[in-house]
Amino acid sequence: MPRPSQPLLSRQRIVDVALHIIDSEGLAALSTRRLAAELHVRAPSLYNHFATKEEILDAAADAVISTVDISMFGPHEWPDALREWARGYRAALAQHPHIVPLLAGGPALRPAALRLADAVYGALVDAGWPRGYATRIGATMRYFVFGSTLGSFALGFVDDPAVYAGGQYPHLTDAHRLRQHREQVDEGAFELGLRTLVDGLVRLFDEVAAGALS
Amino acid sequence: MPRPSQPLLSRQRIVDVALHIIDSEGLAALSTRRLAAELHVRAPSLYNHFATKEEILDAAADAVISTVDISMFGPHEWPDALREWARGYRAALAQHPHIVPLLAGGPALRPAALRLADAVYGALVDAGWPRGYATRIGATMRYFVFGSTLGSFALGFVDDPAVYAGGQYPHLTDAHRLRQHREQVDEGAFELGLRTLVDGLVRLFDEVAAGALS
DNA sequence: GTCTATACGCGGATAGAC
DNA sequence: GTCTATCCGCGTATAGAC
Repeated sequence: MPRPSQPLLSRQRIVDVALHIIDSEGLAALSTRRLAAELHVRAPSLYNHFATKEEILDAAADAVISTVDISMFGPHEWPDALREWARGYRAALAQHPHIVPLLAGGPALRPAALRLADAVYGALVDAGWPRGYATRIGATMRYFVFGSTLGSFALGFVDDPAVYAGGQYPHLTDAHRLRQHREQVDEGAFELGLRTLVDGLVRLFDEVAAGALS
Repeated sequence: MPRPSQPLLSRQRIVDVALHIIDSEGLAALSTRRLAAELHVRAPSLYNHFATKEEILDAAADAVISTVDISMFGPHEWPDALREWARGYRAALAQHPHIVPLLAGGPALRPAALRLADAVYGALVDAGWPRGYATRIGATMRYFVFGSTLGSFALGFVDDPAVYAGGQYPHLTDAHRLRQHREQVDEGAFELGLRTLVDGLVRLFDEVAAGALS
């Protein structure tokens, strides 16, 4: 085959297709050969654009983070902004659940992740939170969002009544029905926790502002 | 080598050594050959005790869950029990952070995970929570504990001031110091979130009991 | 400077001897 | 119940075509 006048590959295309494979078949399904095949190319060609497979995964991870809206920080009051941001964050990760364990490593050197961390921390500090609190609040929100997207609670149970019958687990007799109400359960749990958390932070802010805990 | 009168391997020993490898070198370091070598055995011997490597990982995952104390449900009031359980849950997972992504799949058919789910859900229902709330509260707590152990917030940033200087991330100028305060940051964030969550649930319980939201 | 062809070492897993 | 031998697919590296 002659050298194509237009490159067949680009970092963008490689990342897009890699994310597609990960989303539809999981992290384990992404091999360089499989990725190359999807791009109608041989595996070694990928190494002209990325030094390692890990670099490809890193770029895919940051591409997901870059879709998280952070524009509500500034315009909105911090409790509203925090809620809105958390919902969007969760929605973005929920579209790519298989890549969440990779994102768990933190921002490290990835630009979009650093922009996100900067926006959240900055908004809290600008709103009057002491720096130590702003850090811990950012971490807490991150814990909650990541936990809620790492795996579905409802899908953690199997759809077979027999498994939970037999009296071994006396309170789980209806657990096999969780899968059928997946969205209600998972989103409901996230909303319950999110409202509880942010409401509690609003109360804590008043205490801190009053000097009781600063 | 003659067939030994005493088996060289057992499910217990295999699981113990597998966990040790995962804890010290990560999930990726666990190969059947590596595991077998540590047990002074060849890789195929493992298949006399487990059908697949996945089964070994499953057993290791449940072994971790089996160390989580659930004895506080019953004796204690539900808010105290919930806090105490969450702290122990987090501590248990924090000892084996590399296996958390595997546990994220939920209880499925693993006995210890099902006992845990049964205990938490049962305690909440017995305390008077409507079933729908009990489910969502269990899920919310799980989200939070898993998120807090999936990855350290503090270790998500690098220890190099130059990375966060340059004005690109104006609020992260001290982010390189997070690593040095890892425990304060991570545990502080967990405690902040845990107290906020459970305090909020106590308030919600009163509303629900009053019939406002049932 | 982008892609192809090819090779290496290691991964999980199986078959069959003892 | 453990061994040896073996299979296939993986990520990676290099040489060379164009």
